[in-house]
Amino acid sequence: MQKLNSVKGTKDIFGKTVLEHDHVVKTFEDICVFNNFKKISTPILEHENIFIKTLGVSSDIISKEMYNFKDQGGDYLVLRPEGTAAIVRALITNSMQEDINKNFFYHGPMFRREKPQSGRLRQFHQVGLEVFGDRNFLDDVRIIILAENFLSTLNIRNKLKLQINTLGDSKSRKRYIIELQKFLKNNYSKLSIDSRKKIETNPLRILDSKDENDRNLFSSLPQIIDFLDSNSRDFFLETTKMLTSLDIKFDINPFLVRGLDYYNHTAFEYIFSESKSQNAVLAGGRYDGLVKSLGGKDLCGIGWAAGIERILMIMDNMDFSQKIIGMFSTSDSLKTQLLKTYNSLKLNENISFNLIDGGNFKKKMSKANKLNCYGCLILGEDEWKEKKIIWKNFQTGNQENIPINSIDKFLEKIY
RNA sequence: GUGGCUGUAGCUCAGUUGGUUAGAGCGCUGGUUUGUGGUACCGGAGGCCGGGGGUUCAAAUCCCCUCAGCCACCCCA
Repeated sequence: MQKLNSVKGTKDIFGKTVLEHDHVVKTFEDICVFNNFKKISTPILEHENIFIKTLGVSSDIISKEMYNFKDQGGDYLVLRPEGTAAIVRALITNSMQEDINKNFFYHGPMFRREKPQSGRLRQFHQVGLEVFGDRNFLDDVRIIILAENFLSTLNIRNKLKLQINTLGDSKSRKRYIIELQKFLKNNYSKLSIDSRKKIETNPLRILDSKDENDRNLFSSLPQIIDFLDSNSRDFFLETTKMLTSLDIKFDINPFLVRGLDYYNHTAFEYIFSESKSQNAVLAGGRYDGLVKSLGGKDLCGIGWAAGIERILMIMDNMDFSQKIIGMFSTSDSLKTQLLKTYNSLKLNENISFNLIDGGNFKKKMSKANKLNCYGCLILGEDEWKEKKIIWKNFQTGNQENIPINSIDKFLEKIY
């Protein structure tokens, strides 16, 4: 047989997985709505420059991972590689910058042309939220509280470690980068080959290198905290102090950096401690200045996003099983009555009904069994004469006749 | 982009130093007297051995190329 694959790095989501996806999204949305965040759904297609302007040309996403194309009208479009820049674009586009409530949440597919592996797909799915306003550490703390709630509700918080760092403002960061580069050049021979290449182009990225040689240098590496101006430092101290007083467990990781250019000040990640690859499950940070850089007001912003597939990798197996009830009649002459009965059933969210047809009695029973039915409603000639229907419980094997007009009541009693 | 591992039935996998019509378990399907599923027993269908090329009298098996999947690096959620 010829293989017919989905596009590399994309997956059909069905069966149990789609229920798990829905569960994660539902959990996320409930928490967001409870906190008066507003849902927004932006197009998967965006103008290419939205991301080029914001993510930074040196980032891998822009330089080699973006699905971009020129459409029939000559527009340069992309499949969005991430959510934040698109939300900012929508904020400006739809004149929401003056709105009193500028808290948004979203979920949907993102696209990056990477080589697929565990926890990494070309089409993956994120849930995320953004807060726009002033630079107020309450917002930083607030969205971390939401993340804590979200992850706890999914029962995975205890498997994750929260790491926090500050990237400072751009001036502080520039001062730091100069010192960092100086240090790295002095230790050039001790660096991995990959890291050597990054000294000029993207020195911050060396900080999250997994290479042992690189890591050996880390203890003597200059740290950004020592290069912050007083505003940036106070902001970070107040944020972490507040988290501590809220009993939120976190570690300060002075080498935590963000892959995208627009981040500054607070950066954080929830890391799956048992894995060293693709271990960032939820990550976010502050991006003051991003709105302005896309032509909007000088609004500050902060947000996070979580990868649904990565959440599912560490989530415990969940039981989504629903009680299925099979329905069939013993003979074709009763089909009208069967369908009428079927049509009159009251919607019950705990039950799904499955009409069964084809073959003799035995065959229908067998089908019901293969469908994993909890039980069967069977319309039989003899019983129909008494306005009754057979209920057969597959768990116990027992059966009884119940009046047609009390099926709904009867089924309610089962649960 | 670089590297490692793996491709045999719907699924999980056997297949010897190259040697008959390529096997098993599970699943699917038919039956074991016509209004009773599961268990048991008996039968059946289903394979371009990922694809292409080569070596050989002979290739699932050896060689080359290619594609796909998984995993790691890189990067990131």
